[in-house]
Amino acid sequence: MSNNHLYLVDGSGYIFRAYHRLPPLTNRKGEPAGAVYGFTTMLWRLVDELHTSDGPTHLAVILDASSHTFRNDMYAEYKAHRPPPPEDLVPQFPVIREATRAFSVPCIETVGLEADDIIACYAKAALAEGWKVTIVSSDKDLMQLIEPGLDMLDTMNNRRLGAEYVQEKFGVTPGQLGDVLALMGDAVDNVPGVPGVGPKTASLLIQEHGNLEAVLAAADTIKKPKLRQSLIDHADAARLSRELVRLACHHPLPEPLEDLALKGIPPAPLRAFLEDQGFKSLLLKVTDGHVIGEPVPPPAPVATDEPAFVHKDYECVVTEEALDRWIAEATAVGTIAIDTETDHIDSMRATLVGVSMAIAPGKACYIPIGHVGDGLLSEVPTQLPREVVLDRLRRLFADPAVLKIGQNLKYDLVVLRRAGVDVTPADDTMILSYDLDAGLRNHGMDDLCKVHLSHDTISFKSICGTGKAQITFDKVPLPQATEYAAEDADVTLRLWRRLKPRLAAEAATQVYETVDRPLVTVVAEMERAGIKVDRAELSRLSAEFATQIAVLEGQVHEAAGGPFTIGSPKQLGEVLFDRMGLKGGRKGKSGVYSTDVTELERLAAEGVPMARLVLEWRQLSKLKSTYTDALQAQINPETGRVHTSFSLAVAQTGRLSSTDPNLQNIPIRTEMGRRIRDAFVAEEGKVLLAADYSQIELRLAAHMADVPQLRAAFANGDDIHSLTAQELFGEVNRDTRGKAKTINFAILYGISSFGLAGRLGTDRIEAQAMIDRYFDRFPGVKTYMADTIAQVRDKGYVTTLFGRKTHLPGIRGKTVGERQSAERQAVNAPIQGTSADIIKRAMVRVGPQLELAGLRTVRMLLQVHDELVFELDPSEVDAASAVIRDVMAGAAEPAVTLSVPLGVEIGTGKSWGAAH
DNA sequence: ATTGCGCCCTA
DNA sequence: GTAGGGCGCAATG
Repeated sequence: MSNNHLYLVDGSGYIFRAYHRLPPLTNRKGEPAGAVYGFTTMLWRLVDELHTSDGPTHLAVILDASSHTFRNDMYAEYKAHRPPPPEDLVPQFPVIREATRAFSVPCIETVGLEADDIIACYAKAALAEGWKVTIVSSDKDLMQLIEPGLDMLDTMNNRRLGAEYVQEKFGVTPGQLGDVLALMGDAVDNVPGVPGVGPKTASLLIQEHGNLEAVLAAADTIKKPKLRQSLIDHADAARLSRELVRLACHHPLPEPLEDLALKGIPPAPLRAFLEDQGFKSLLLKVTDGHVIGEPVPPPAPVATDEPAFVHKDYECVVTEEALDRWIAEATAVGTIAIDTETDHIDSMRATLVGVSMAIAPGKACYIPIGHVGDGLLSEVPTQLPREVVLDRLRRLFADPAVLKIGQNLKYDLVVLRRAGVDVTPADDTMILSYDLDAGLRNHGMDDLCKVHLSHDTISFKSICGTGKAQITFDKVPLPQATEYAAEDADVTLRLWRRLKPRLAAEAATQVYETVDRPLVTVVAEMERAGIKVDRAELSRLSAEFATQIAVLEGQVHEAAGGPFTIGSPKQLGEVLFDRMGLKGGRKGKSGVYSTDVTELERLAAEGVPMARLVLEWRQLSKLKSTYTDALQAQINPETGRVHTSFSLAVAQTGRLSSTDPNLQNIPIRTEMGRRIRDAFVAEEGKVLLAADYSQIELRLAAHMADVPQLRAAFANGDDIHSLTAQELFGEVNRDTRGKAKTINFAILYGISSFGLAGRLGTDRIEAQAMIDRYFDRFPGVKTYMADTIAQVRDKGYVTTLFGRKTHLPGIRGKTVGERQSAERQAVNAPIQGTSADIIKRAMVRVGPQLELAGLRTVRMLLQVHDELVFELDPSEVDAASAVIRDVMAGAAEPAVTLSVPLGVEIGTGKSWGAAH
């Protein structure tokens, strides 16, 4: 048995992944070098492991030499539709070879073979000699090669991939993987596979029959008719695919194995390369005298004092002694993570079932208070009385010396507040992640745990089941409940330890501390307050809509010459364009005729009466299903009010969003719609007050782009769209003002001649001319857009006036479309996001200011992006209006002084509609 | 039971 | 052209 260990680096695969994962660095010469830098550090780490116990004794970098290979001779379409590599990656390919040579490491490429095949040839040869082999790649095709003595290394996650990984990911052995890959095909490489068969089905088929030929032989016994036919029809495609994914492993080796031996790295060529690229930090390491590849003391432990997630260290607290012990320890450490378990995902309908608490990584407990038996086998478990636990927690959770950390803490705040428990001071890991990494990922616990802790949390489904069989948490037996709940608190604490220190380092402190962190409590109170809806009125509207819908349905069916499902765009399209023979085109990729408003308006204008009827039907159906029916179902039986849930960490720009129900999209534009808004009413003896920022985003654009004419117009209270019309067209009338308004909005959305043309109904040339004229009259706008796009290209993110970041990884996307979309987002995000920051600051301040003014009846109920809705006693309307107006108008201060005033319009009434 | 699509409501 | 959520339909599992 040899002690040799061959590392084969899949160079091409690596740089593609590095390009998309790493920041867009440029080298000393201003050339793109992100992938080169990533490759260099990766190679450095590998080479540096020479002489370590499992490190490489031999190493080579394998690259693709040419695009035409034996697979093209087999199947001309192979890789035919692969998009060209990104333009700023192409120049980095040759530099990868330079980098490899700088390390004095062999770089192997052979015409007619793909890197994968060369790797396969070397791997087989080395295994035959009794060597160990590591393939540095995470390419699924290469996983076919895994066997005892050979595994793969994913350097991005520093993770070894062996047979268990293949089993986990594909459900089969590495030896069977080629058959699975053949069945599923590969869209990127244009391996056909079998239509209708994806990874799941392919894996199941191979698991059941053992191999591809057995699957094809048994095809006619397969139950699902679609799948059976597809396998029969495409058996040859499957066999061809099998050959395409097979790796060629018997070609002669371009360089003998022994020549791949890894020795110390001569420093001179490496230094020259690093200097040339301007990789200073790496250069320092060389000049410090550290010679790569020489034995080195083991590196400082990467992470941490933290234990793995060992659930047996979690305690289920069922005695007073244990409860007091945990509370004493929690008080002593002063920083704890908490989580509540309930019987409902809606925090306003949820009853507290238990509370978990982590006081150190790995050290957590679960305190059950509301568990019941399953109703059949198990008894109600022994637990501490609810009030005993709540009394003790009430003190701890309000203790100003103990920081409470939660993940999506708003949920817990609402549930606990309803149980009479306040939580302060508090941090929220979801919000921390949002303020640090908006645009990079979602901020749910599962994602954060995976990314930051490389750990998969116990899934709720695995504890409570799914679908019909799902049980509520109060029926989960205590041992499982403890594992799940305590782990959540444990994870939250560990996440906080990683995220919180990044705030200051990444300049996110201001947004977190002054805006989002205090907002959590404010929004929790808004959700708890809810808003009253007039159920009887909604019910009347539902009935009224129902009869009108029925009438319209009859008329539509008559016009169509027979019944069909009007709500089915597919059927409607077929009726209009096939049966009735109207002209119009297929649009969607699914081959369905477009029947949206623009299309139906067009038909109506051309004298098709049915189009108008369908539009009316659509409007009423929408209003009924989405609003009048749905809202009645959302009335909370306990409070008689509707309690939305505001999401604080969903929108990429910093806005809130609203769900269950969404109260940020209640109709207002049409007469019918306004009747729904009128069903939102004040409680008996109170009134609603709606306070809107007037044109806040345009004002912010005028400030941020520094446009003197627009600033002056806002200062004077002039009509902004008329001003724009005057500047662009030299005269103001209905038509020019309308166009100017459209263009003003287009600017906020990151203008494109294509989009503007679509909106204005002109051609692109004319739209572009208007944009040019706009830039000519308002040069600040052009500069703002150019600077913003330059910033996002450079840094990968844009910021609001208050420092909130939106990351836009799409700016380095593969296609021009993706990159242009990111540019528009980059232009819009600072404006939309600054507006979001401002109204959030107002929300945080308004409560205390009202309190200070002695106004005790005012409750904030809703936020709709530029509007706040309050409910209050009529006696306080005047005083409250003044406070609210001042707070909203001054919300940017003192952090930011705007060069335009912020206008606030206030109205009051018995209903939301009347308050506008 | 879940998922993708087309459509439409808001700022 | 920006940012959201939700409905019904139809095709999947």
